[in-house]
Amino acid sequence: DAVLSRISLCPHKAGMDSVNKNKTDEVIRSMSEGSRFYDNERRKAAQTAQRVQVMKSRAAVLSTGALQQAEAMASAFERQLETERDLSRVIVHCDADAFYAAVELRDQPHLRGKPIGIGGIGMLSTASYEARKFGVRSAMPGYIALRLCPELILVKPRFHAYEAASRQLQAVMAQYDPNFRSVSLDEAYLDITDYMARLTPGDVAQLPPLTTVADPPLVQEANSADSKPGMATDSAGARNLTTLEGRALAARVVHQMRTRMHETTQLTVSAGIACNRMLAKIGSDQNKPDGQFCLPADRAAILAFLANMPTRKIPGIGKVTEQILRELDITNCQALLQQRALLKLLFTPISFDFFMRSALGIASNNTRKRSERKSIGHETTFRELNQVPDLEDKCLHLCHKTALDMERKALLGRSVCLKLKTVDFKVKQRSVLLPAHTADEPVIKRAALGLLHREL
Amino acid sequence: DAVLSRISLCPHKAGMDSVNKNKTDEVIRSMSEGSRFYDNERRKAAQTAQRVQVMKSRAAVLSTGALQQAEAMASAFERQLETERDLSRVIVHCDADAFYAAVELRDQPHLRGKPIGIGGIGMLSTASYEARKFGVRSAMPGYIALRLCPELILVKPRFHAYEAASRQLQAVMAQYDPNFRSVSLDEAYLDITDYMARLTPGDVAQLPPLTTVADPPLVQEANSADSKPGMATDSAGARNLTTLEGRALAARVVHQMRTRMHETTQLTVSAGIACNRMLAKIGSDQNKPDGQFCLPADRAAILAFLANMPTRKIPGIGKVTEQILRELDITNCQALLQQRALLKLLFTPISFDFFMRSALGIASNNTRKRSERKSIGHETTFRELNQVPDLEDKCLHLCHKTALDMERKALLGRSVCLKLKTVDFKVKQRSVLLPAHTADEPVIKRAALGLLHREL
DNA sequence: TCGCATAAA
DNA sequence: TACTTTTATGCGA
DNA sequence: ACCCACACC
DNA sequence: TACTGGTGTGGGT
Ligand SMILES: Nc1ncnc2c1ncn2[C@H]1C[C@H](O)[C@@H](COP(=O)(O)OP(=O)(O)OP(=O)(O)O)O1
Ligand SMILES: Nc1ncnc2c1ncn2[C@H]1C[C@H](O)[C@@H](COP(=O)(O)OP(=O)(O)OP(=O)(O)O)O1
Ligand SMILES: [Mg+2]
Ligand SMILES: [Mg+2]
Repeated sequence: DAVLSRISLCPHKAGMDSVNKNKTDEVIRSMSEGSRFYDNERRKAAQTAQRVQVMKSRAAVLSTGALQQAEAMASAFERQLETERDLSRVIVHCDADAFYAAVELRDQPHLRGKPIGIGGIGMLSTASYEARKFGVRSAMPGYIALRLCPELILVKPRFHAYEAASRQLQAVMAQYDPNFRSVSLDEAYLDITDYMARLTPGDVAQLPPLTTVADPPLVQEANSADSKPGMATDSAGARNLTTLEGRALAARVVHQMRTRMHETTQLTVSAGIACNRMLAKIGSDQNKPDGQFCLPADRAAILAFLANMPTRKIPGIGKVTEQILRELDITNCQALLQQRALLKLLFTPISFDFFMRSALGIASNNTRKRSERKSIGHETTFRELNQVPDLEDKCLHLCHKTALDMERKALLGRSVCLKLKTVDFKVKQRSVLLPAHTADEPVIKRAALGLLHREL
Repeated sequence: DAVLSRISLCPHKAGMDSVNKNKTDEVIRSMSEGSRFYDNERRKAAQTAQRVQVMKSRAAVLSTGALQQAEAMASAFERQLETERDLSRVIVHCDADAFYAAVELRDQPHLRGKPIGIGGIGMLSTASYEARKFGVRSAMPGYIALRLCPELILVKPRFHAYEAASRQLQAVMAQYDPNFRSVSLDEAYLDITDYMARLTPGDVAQLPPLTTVADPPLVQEANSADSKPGMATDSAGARNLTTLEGRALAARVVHQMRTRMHETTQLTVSAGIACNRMLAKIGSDQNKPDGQFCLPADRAAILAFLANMPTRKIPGIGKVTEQILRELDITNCQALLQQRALLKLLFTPISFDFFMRSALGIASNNTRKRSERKSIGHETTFRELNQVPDLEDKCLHLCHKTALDMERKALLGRSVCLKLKTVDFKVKQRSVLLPAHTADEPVIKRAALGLLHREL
């Protein structure tokens, strides 16, 4: 049912083969049921159901005329989007495998071969692939994970080690694109178009051969199209990176980069190669762990790749949106395109735009670092507290940590936001705009305490 | 079903009013299900079902003649038992209320009013009455108790404190019967017949009045039978303790004793007064907590008292026997009597004897201390261990503790018994007879290790 | 005598 | 993850 | 500007 | 008893 789609594990995440989903779901449900957390999940599921209800009734009264008109507009919009399609760049998304867990297995050899989870009894950040066989996942409470996998070993996170490993990975990536965009400790986008253009024939000769690259179907296409493997320059010596040969070369480059990352960190990294960020990101998940995937720079190939792609795989579509779309009988990208008129009428322009681009495989290929951060803060969850002074203490401590970080990073803020979570997992947010930008701890503290007292 | 009767809380234990049994059972079941413990419970339930199966098929083929003959023998046996019925003694069973918990609430005043459980996350020895409202019970794992009662406070046991309290209680009881039989730290049997016979009129005058005694129905009978309350001597000045007046006087004596126990320990003790141990024991549970119950020394009253008494209340009938009897449509003592022929044919002579005596309210009234102990030992449960040396260490340590106890108590033993529990809660037992009685630690250790190695 | 099941606090 | 510890009795092989 | 819901790692 | 912490986006008001 609806709440199940919230609490059960996502069926098309990496490594779901060989996991007994029914059994796992049942364990999760039975351990969650009756808890305040579960009550809250049901509340949220009901809320989603309500949203769906509204949408469906709006859909029910749509006139044929309105739908025809929307269809025309959507069609025109798609043609417009097609003019934006850019197949010229070679975008790579790198994503380390079970990152925190892999670092721990590397640093604590006695744990190798055993299932581990990073975190504590309350919450796991991630789990080793060994543990994932049992259904253990990121964002799963440790006590449920232990029920799924009694042999699971809980390992406390060592963030400094992950940061160090991250820096090592980034050093390798910088060799291929000094302007790579890191999006988290373990993943980054690169544009290797320029790097590939600069490759000399000598460089190319040093690349690993295509036969060792781990994405057979597309590789075979590339090989069959050009019977002379490894030859990827045209008659003028300038490479056309949109051809299958060009992408095959990209695959060799990425394979070399992944090999170097593994050599320097003993960590495995998976990668996706495509002509924009979204497709590259989907690709990096395709052959996890320790695999890569290369999508040709070809509209037909892209549409074929996406046709049966579950909506949930599109970055930006999470459990809720997936559920809403499912209720509209839309579970893959093909359906997204087929229902474009309905989507145009039911969703906001921004969402419609997002759905269409996603389904067509049209997205940004900008991998330059993003400008500045927009917020900074701390939060902590604790046992039920009712005494105002206790809450004040917690609040002040978080203010202190935040102000310290702001000072260290030389940041200023203009708004102070207080987040409150009750024992039944309801979240409240209260904010004030300060008269001026500041990083002054007393100012932030006064603002936060003011917000706190406003809520008694 | 069958496993439910094993894991769910006993519905007629003290303080089951106001407990939501369905909800509680559901929580227990859902938290147990899927665990190795639960698997074992199902195994045992199946075993009981098998026993029942055999019994029922034996019952099915019984000839009318066999039943008639059994009926005759049972009837004769009952008449024989009646000749043994002894109403002359005044037997008291004292049982402290929520003993460990009460000591903790006494010694840690900040815990008063709050639900507490004595033990840890793994197992509780007992729970305060406050906690019992939520379904929390003795022998319940702490983590299930916490699910039933999130406010529950777990308190580590302090056995020395309970022993000290027990000694204080016993000091009071010794005033009434120096030969009282203590059966555990918190309970004991007394025979106050002689004490009552020695009471002077002055002593009687100092006893608390009957109106404050907490067992109204029988007290009222006593009062109504004798309109002059407090007068319990016959014309000759010798008391007939089998009369209602005699028992009313006993109730006053017991009330005084309980008051003294409360004064010296700040603990409340409940008591049952009857003419044998079994009836007194059932009585002590009747008006818990801080209550007492007096059963007249009268065959009709006893049979009336027992008629609808659930079999499970009879000391010696536990979950399994209750279940077996239930399958034979026997749930109370009346049914036990009515089915006497069947019981004679299906059970062993000892069991039949026990059932008949119990249902008739005929039992031993010997409250003298029992002779010697028959065994002494230690056990400990630990996480899964597979290495032989680790198991040897555990075993040797238990031998050490046992030998030490034997020396302290100047005991000798002739048999060494090793108990093994596997991760799936199966229990094995291996024993050897020694050539001679001993308390020698090395001898015991060698014997134990030999048994251990026999099991690899 | 041994091993197991049942019962109790 | 987390279902005790100590003592006793009865039954069947 | 504020508050909430959703998403991702 | 144990369901995170840090950051960003979009929508509704
Ligand atoms: N929900 C979360 N809460 C806190 N930390 C998280 C969460 N999800 C992931 N992390 C941390 C731990 C991960 O190792 C790290 C990278 O996340 P992510 O790439 O999604 O998974 P992963 O690298 O552990 O496995 P994989 O990428 O192989 O699926 O970020
Ligand atoms: N299953 C058990 N395991 C270990 N210790 C126990 C167990 N049951 C009881 N105890 C201990 C703790 C108790 O306080 C003490 C006396 O037991 P008992 O008289 O049956 O319950 P109680 O005194 O706690 O409550 P009450 O008598 O009011 O029902 O023995
Ligand atoms: Mg990763
Ligand atoms: Mg008691």
